[in-house]
Order: sequence, then C-alpha cells, then structure tokens
Amino acid sequence: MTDLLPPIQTTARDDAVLKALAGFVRQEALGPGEKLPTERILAERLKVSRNTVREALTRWEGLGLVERRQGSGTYLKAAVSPDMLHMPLTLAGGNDFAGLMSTLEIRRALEAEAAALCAIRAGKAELAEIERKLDLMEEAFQTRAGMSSEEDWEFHQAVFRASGNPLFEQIIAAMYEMFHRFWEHPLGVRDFGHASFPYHRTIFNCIAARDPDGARAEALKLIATVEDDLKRGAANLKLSDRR
Amino acid sequence: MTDLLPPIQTTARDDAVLKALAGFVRQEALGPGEKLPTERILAERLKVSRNTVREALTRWEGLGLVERRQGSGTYLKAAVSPDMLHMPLTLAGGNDFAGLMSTLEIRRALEAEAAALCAIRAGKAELAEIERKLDLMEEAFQTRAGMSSEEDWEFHQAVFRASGNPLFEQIIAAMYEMFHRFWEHPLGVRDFGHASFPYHRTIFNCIAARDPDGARAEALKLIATVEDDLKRGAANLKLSDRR
DNA sequence: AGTGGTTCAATGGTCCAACCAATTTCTGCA
DNA sequence: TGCAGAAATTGGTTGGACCATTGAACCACT
Repeated sequence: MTDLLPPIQTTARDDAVLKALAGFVRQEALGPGEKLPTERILAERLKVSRNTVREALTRWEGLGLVERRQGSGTYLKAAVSPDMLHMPLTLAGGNDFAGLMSTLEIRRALEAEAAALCAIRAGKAELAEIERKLDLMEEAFQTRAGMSSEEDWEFHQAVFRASGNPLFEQIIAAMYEMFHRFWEHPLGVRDFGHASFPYHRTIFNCIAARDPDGARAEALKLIATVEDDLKRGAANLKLSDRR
Repeated sequence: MTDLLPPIQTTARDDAVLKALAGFVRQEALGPGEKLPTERILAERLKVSRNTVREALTRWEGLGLVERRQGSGTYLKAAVSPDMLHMPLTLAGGNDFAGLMSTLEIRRALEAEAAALCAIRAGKAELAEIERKLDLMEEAFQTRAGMSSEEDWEFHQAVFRASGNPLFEQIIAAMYEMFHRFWEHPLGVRDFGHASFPYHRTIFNCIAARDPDGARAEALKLIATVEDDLKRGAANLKLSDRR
C-alpha cells in the first residue's frame, strides 16, 4: 500500500558532494581529460572532510567517470552531467567454453540489431568513420596476414556508436572483455577470425546502402564464423588448459 | 613497437581488500542478505586501516553488490564471486524518452534471441515453469484488469532462465531496472502494457511448439507494442516533467 | 643545446584516533 | 511478562598526520 514512501535521507553527504561536483563540472564546462579540483580544495570548499570527498570520488571512479593519478590529480574520463543514470552491470561468467558461447550469443543478438539500426540512422560523418576503420582493418589484415583484434574491435565500435544507442557499445564492450579475458592465445586455432574477415565489408556495404535487413543478416553470418572457430578450438584442445 | 609494456602496479590496497573479501565470501558460502564482518574487524584482520576497508566497500556498494546499514552492519545484496566482471552502464540523460527507447532497443534484441534459444533448449521442467508464470500473469490481468509489472517480469525471467544463457537474465534485468527508474509514473498512459498482453501466450505457444523463428517474431511484436505505448506517452505529455 | 640527476612542492593513498548517528541488544523496573 | 531506557554495536564523519608518486624547476656536465 504505502509503497511510495521512500525512506528520508537524513545523511547523504557523499551524494551531496557528487551533486555539487557535477554542477561544478557543468558550470565550468569541463570535458574528458580535464583536471578537477584537488581533494583538499574540494573538502575545504564544500565544508566536508577530505575523507568524505574521497568516498564520493571513489564512487565516480568505480563508475569510470573519473581517473585518479597519485601525485598528479583527478581527471575526468567521460562526460558527466547532473542527470545521468547509472546502472552497474555485474556479470558472473564462467571461464570455460560455455561462458564463451554465452558471450557470443549476446553478441549475436546485439550486433545484428546494432548493424540494422546503424543502417537506418548513421549520418554521413559516422558512415565515413566506419569506412575509415574498415580500411584500417583491411590494411592490417593484408600487412600482417591475419586478423588484428585491435582494428577489428575499432570497426565494430564505430558501428555501435553510429547506432545512436550508447548502450550497445557499453554492453558489447563487456562481452568483448569477458571474451578476451581468457582468450590470450587463440585456442590453438591459428587462423582464428580469418573467416569473419569478408563480412566486415559486406556489413558496411549494407549499412551504406541503408539496408537494415541485409546488415542484420551479414552481422549474423559474421558471428556464425566466430562461433565456428570457437567450436573448432574447443575440439582441438578439449579445454584442458583452463585458466 | 613496445606496446606490451603495461604500467606496473605498485599499490592497490583496496583491490587487494576486495579480492580478499571476495575469497572470504566464497569460502564462507555467504549468499544475498547475509551479513559480512564489521569494518573494524575487517580492518584488523586484513591489517589495513578502516579507511581503506571503507573505500573498498564503497566500491562494492556503488556496484550494488552490498548494502550498508548504519548501526546494523553491511549485507550482501547479490551473489559475489572472485572472478566477476563489472561494467557500469551509464546513460547520459538529457531526454527521458531517448533513455527509455535505448533500453527498449536492447530488450528487443535480447528478448527475441532469448525466446528463440528458449524454444530450442527449454526442457520439460522449464517449460512447465514458464507456463505457470504465464497463468499467474493472466490471472492477475483478469483480476486487476490491467498489466501487473511483477507477474509480467517473472514470466520473462522464466523465459530467460530457460534460454540456457545466464547473461540474458543479467543484462535484461539491468535494462528492466533502468526502464523502471525512468518510468516512475506511467507517462499518462493509463493502459500501459495492455497491448503486450496477448503476445505473452503466443510466445509461450511458439516455445512449446519448438518454433524458434515464431518465438522470435512474437517477442518482437511484444516489444513493438511497448515501444508504441511509450511513443504515445511521450506525445501525451511532451516530456515536460523532466526529472 | 641537450642529457641526466637532484630538489622540492603538490597530490592522491593510507593510517590513526576520536566522535556522531542510527540500530540493536541488554537491563531493570513496573 | 512487557516495555521503556540505558548500553553496546556499527556505519558515517571529522581532523590531522605521514607516505608514495608525480611533475616542474633547477643544476651540473657533456
């Protein structure tokens, strides 16, 4: 019945500090990379203890909004506005074949959707950026005769960014991280990722042609090749070297 | 060239504290709701200052893993294992409607995939559980003449669980939480969710019939109705009451 | 001019010892 | 037995101190 009676907040110093700090960042128009006031100065200005300031900054650090460098200062790592919404996502993934497949299933769903949305929404600038990343990737592929994780990932990121939905990039980044956490060497499959190579351009072509369904289909094919590689790798070494 | 020279880590007390604490939780087999040692005790046992312990716990609190109650103690809020991946999602606010649509786009991608996987993998027990939740939801719909968030969510959860991939439930739970944080009152749409009602059963029918493509299609229709409700709501009150 | 070493102030990281505020537990009276 | 008040427990806050790292200024030497 009385569900809408949130407990009153008699003490919430850290939150108050963060609110004030967010306001300060906005007023000063601070962007990523810029340095914000010293802990000691903040403590003095806000009339709270330095410990309280530190707890507040620890929160922001945990959210990836801020980076603290001892001896140097505290720097903004992302754009911060007073009305942001944070939702911590903690994934308890198993470090085994099933875990890898789990991340791939998520990627399959999200990459397909993101590619389709991208085909609908990407502007000219975003399109150009994607093509640039694609060229870089293809060049790296020719030069080093193999897939480059770095350039490959940057291409995908460009697509996610152009999807107009920031959540895609963030969530898939988590999947990517889980995937790479124990994929230090390619599971014995020497040409891991080779098969996925051509689909990068086909995805881009569909996006450039404003063909959402095509983009989705090509993205699905790409993920399918990765799943295939993974299964081959699992068969190869039977996952004996668990991390 | 020398890309593989990561900066060395000379100090990382709080991380060490969290690692130790995670190990403790695992060894003691502590679950959600259970109380963990006092800050003072932790400080003494780990031979670190209480301040350090507090910074570590502040991190976990920010991640939603733990809840601190003054005068009472610190309690686990979620299962915690030493090898978890934390990925704070942050939605740069501004426009409420855009934020809601962002979460819905993720849901569209994941719910469709989960429903399809569920149609392939669900066992008899899982199928029965889903149907039970469906019955409960339909009963609540008749009784209260409206969608019930609670029973509706439980139905979807049952589907995700039966998908065989725990990541679906975890990620969509985060989306669900974000969605409800925006949607404190139903945006002026009195029959929000009504249109989605019939699709719950059609989804279940497809799953029971082992029809992945059908399940995916019905899930997409369901999300489409929610998006529709949302757009209606946005048009209604023109988003004048920004939080 | 430039290279490398030294000094020194600024800054985040840690520690300590109190005290405050909310909660829980215990105690003693009715 | 029941309950109000005292006492202990626990997270929240404060202030002050010191350590470790950083970066800039300065200096000596080539």
